[in-house]
Amino acid sequence: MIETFFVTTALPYANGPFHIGHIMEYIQADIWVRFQRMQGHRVHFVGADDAHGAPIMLKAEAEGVSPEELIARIAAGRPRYLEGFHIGFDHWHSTDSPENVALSQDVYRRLKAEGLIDSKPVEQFYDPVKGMFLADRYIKGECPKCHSKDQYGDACEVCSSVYSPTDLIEPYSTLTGAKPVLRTSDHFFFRLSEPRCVAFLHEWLGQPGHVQPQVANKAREWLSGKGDQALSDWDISRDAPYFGIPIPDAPGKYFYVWLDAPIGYLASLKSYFDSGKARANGEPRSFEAFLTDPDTRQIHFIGKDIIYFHTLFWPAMLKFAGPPYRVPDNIHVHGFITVSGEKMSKSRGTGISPLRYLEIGMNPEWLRYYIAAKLNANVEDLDFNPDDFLARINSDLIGKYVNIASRCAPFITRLFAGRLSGESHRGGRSLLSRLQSREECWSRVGLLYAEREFGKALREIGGFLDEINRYIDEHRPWDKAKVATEHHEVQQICSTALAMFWYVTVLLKPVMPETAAKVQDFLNLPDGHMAWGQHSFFPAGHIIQPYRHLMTRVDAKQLDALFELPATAGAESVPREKGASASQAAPPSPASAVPGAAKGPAAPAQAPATLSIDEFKKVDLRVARIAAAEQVAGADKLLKLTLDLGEETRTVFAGIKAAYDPAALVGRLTVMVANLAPRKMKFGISEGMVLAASGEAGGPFLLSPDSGATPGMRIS
RNA sequence: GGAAAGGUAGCUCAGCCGGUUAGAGCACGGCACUCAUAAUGCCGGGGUCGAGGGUUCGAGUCCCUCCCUUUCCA
Repeated sequence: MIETFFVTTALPYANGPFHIGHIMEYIQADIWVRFQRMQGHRVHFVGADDAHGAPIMLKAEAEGVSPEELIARIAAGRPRYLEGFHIGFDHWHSTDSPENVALSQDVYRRLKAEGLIDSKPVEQFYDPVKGMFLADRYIKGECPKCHSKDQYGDACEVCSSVYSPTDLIEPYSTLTGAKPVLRTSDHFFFRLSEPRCVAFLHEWLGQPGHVQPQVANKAREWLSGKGDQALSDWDISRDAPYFGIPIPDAPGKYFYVWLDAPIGYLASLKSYFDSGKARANGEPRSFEAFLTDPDTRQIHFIGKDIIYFHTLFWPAMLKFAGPPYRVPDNIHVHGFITVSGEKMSKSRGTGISPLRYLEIGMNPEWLRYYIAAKLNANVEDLDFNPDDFLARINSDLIGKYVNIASRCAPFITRLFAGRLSGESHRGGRSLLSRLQSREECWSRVGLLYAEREFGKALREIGGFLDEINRYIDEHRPWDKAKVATEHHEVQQICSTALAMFWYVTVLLKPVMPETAAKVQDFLNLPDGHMAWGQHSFFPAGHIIQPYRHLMTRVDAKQLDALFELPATAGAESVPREKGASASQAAPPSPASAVPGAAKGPAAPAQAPATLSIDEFKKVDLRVARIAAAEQVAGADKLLKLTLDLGEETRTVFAGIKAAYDPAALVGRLTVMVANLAPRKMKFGISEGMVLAASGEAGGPFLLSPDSGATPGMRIS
């Protein structure tokens, strides 16, 4: 039976480029989608940028651009990653779109009509200078428990106590430094704790298959909380100024970004339908008809950090908004990706930059395979370990998989001009028939893929690879090739092994689509011959292409490059990086991370020693646009600069306060060292340094590129 | 503090409802082979299954206590 799926991945926040965690989720979903398509199912796979909210509004403001410009720039960077890692979304959209406005307002109106929207006054801190209410993260002050300074409004990083921002001693706004004042405003609430909602969610979570058991347990715990853990209603409104969707009939009120973000799944789907892409993809029905069909299955892949939103709010909203909205059929939750055992940190960078991975020419299908090999259906973290990566790719993919073709094809080319035997080899028939068998191969591996047990699926496939290699060893075609009378058997052996290679390639196709396409070319197979459940043998006289290597092995140097020269992210959490910085002559002090470093304590008067071009190349110099510049309270020499590198922005503390007025710097281009290890300073983390000249005649004088240069350009 | 998940060979992990000498892959050592980007095959060393107690004819597997790691508490 052919099924119809609507599949999404979590919407990435549009304030920065993808990190490795996004890519992991997309790879997981993409493999699953490709697999389902190979089963003949119809899948509509969409994503979108999550574009609203205060952080984007403020970031755009700091850069002197409109939020729309900011999110457009981020959106423009998306395809490079998606194409680069062979992620086959059918459509990519944005929550800042007419479809999302219409759908969000419609859902809201329906919930309101159901009596599930409340309004009540809420007292919150307000920044009188900025003229806006402040979320906890924009308020800092002294911890009421341990009296550490500069702690955020929700919890203390030093003593990890939890409190509300009003408990802070000497609170201040991180936006303006102003002392916030308490102010009351009416907020709208989605009545999640309403008995109908709670009853529905209990029922939904109780039905097996909607979510993994661990996730259902967690959700039930939230649902059944008592006392101060009790389930409360959800504040879905924010006051202007806010970059978001206006709430109908409520001037100055906007939907909280988390309200319209998941609706963005539907907005993307609607845009996909309205644009005609769905039709082109074999779906003739309307958006509404598609969604309301009981046979449609709506599936969301998400990370464990957003379980709350997707197992409580989201199904409840959809349920009570009513048709055509449908309650999700599955929420598939995955864990985080760690790098060498350490978790990613946004402030310190992401450990591995996906863009850099592509830039240095690493094969995206290595990463797809590696991630797949370590994924299961549980909510467990997955570790990217460089040594493990190298070993797995080189031994599994090159040594075992690709090697099968590599060791058989030359005989076929040399002895038979590329012509395969139409007859399988006797000695290989039992293995061949197992690989052709539904029970012993295709449905077994298929079930594992369907259950998202990719690691197990690949282990199963790996077992076949071992057997194929063993088969070749046992029949020694290289010996038989020396005896003319045995050539016929050599042809049969190699043809049989290549047929096995073909089937295994189909098994691996969801994980490595590009490699599968290369194999298809190499084996000269017409379209339709890379389908799931493949079991035909080559027709007599079938000719294959001469073997060209299908995949190269990983070079340890590539992994070094991936970690040592983070082009778009600091990676100080990685051991290799630690080694590198330890070898630097002088650890960067705050003073050396800013122009005027030559004045540092150990600076020699004479010119520094010569260095090789390779050494120089280690310095990643980039053109940067100063998006924002501000005074740093309490710093004598420093200005806080926000630097635009095209795809991302960095915060750098520069010792140029004496020579420059912040306002005059905004908008100008300069030069920065982009791969300087991030440095924690008294006032925050500095993620690089800007270059300036200074000497006896004064300074510092900031460098500027000639006109024509744009942010992010590499300087060499 | 409360809760959850986890702690099995150097590394990554598998071990379903308790059952014979605890498994796989990689790494390591030896041998074979030389078709293959030194790839492949065979053999082997290596684990008191976090610690301690208990239930049982029998526990990595169940129960209790403790230790450690990670995460969640909107």
